[in-house]
Amino acid sequence: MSSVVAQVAVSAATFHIDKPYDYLVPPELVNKALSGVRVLVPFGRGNKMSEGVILTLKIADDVTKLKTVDSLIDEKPILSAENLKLALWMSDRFFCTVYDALRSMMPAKVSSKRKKKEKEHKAANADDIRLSKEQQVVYDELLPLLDSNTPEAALLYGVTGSGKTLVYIKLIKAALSSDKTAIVLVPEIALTPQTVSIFSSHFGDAVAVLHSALANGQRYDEWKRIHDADVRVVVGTRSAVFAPLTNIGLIVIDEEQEYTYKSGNPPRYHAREIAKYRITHSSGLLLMASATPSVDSMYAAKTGKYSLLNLKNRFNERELPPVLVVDMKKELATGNDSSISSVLRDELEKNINAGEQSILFINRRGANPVVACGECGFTYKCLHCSVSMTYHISNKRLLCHYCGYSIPTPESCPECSGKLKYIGTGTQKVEVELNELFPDVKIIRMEADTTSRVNSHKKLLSDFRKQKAQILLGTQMVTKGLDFENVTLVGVISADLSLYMSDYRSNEKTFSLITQVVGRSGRGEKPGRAIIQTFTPEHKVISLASNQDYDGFYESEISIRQLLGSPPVRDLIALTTIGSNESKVAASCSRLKASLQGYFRGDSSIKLLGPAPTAVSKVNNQYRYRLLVNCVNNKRVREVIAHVIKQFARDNLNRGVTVIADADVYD
DNA sequence: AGCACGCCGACT
DNA sequence: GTCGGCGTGCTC
Repeated sequence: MSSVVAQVAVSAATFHIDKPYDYLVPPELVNKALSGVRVLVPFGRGNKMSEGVILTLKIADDVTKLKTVDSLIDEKPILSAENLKLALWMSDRFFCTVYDALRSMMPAKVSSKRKKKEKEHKAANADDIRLSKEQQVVYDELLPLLDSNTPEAALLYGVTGSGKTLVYIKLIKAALSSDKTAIVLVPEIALTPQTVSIFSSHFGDAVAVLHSALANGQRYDEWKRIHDADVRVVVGTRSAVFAPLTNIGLIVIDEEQEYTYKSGNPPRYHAREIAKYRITHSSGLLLMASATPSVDSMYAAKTGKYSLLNLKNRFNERELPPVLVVDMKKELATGNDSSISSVLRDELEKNINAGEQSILFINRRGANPVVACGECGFTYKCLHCSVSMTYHISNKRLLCHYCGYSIPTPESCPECSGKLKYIGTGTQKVEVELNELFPDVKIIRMEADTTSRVNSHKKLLSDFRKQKAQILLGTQMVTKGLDFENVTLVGVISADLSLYMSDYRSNEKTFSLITQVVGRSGRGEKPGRAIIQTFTPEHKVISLASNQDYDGFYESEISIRQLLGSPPVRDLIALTTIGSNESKVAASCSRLKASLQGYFRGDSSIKLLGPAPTAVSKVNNQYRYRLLVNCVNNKRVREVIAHVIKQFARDNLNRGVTVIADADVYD
């Protein structure tokens, strides 16, 4: 007696036991239990219901040992054969379960049932796009790549304000006219709604927008429109790379160097890798674009893997703002120990008097990152994390930026009753200093905790646009894509913060951060300028960034990476052990290393670095130790690593310790 | 990971 | 006797 059996990717399965599990399909479900349909199945000793996805179906004779599919979640398959294939590839490439990979391709569960708001259908502009000569040259080079029948990848290196977006739009139009579809990935939508409105204005309701701030219902509706082929262009953040479009002709990755394209939780993929996979399977064009391309992408372009195109001129021939580097050691020597140099103070004053606006950037929220006793040296550390607590002025509390633990600020040192010192500078301290310098000037401060709700930072930005404040002060979020005509001065309070991290990408991060901040200045009619404050003005990255010398930066950086064998020259796969018992976590990490050494013995091309505690070794009472595998990331290496971490999970000595493998860590 | 089974010590 | 602590092995 033969029966229908479904092979299911089960959500409750962890990486080391992940495989297709066989379930009997009851006769009444046989018609609808198709591959790509989500199911509920009993799993484990307790037969707890777990979600799963049917991968394949088969006929089997002996089904006596099998459990039975409980129920179907979907009426129709929500995942295509291509999705399933991609998920299998991802599980191999990114050390995740097949279900983890599939989850990133699924719509949210609920439909919003909201009445579809009729968008005013702006007829796709027949007044057509007029490209500059330079843009036209780039477009003419890209068009054949778009039309070719082989997959292509290109890097568009275009300075800030060179009009990359116009080139995308024209390419999308070309793709649509040959019956293909397009995806545009952007790093962050909430802060740059103008990006989306540009695409909507050109493509009307043929555009779907996907990003993390969407409510489940809205997300589902957008997913459905894409799935049903009601839209042919998708604009969205990282996970939009999975948008269920068919016949993709073009994927654009805007600001391709942004770290938001790398997922920090399973599946730990980089959107660029998924884009490459999809483009390869649909023979389209992958276009990555940036004013400061990632070293990874520029290396690929220089070694012939990507076509390289340049946009060197800013729109309207406007020049990049001049950059002045201020040596804070000298400021200190003249008796100024505040976070605002005399140069920056004078320039701010000029701007205030001229009715022009300024943006100040400091990569640290709160007031002071360290509170210490001036007498015995005691510092406040988080109870649960290995970091010092930051003083926040608004509620006069010390806050851990990793786990959120907070305590009221004590009057004096708990150890010796000595006087407490507030050390270091965050946004709130800068705000206080600005208020002292310019008591009548309105300042807007933007950072993660004052702007937790999307609408509140929208409101702050619109206030700034309406010139209700003269100075916008903030963290990372004031550096990305903001476009205010009246801003003629930007200041980087401390360029040093991101430079001295134990991360091979810290130079790259610093360079692109400074370049982006500088790019916020002088976007309107009036010329702009930028001021970078640093204690190490002689640092090569600082001087390259202040000269806006990307080519110089790339050459210097790639030679360092060559020397150290860092990516993109070679690959780095991070294996992190995590658990609540530090010595067990450390011992497990060492065992992991020993095990890998066994498999890689005789292969001198693979180097194992560590184990060492991670930069922040304890977060939420969980300790982390890391082992780095410096290698060429190929199938064999990944197979060995997957095998070793599966074996690791089965070993009782490692109980209470989990291991995470990440093929391209960003922290 | 999450869960049940089972083997041992402590208690009504 | 039997309740519950955690060590152990399995997941269609």
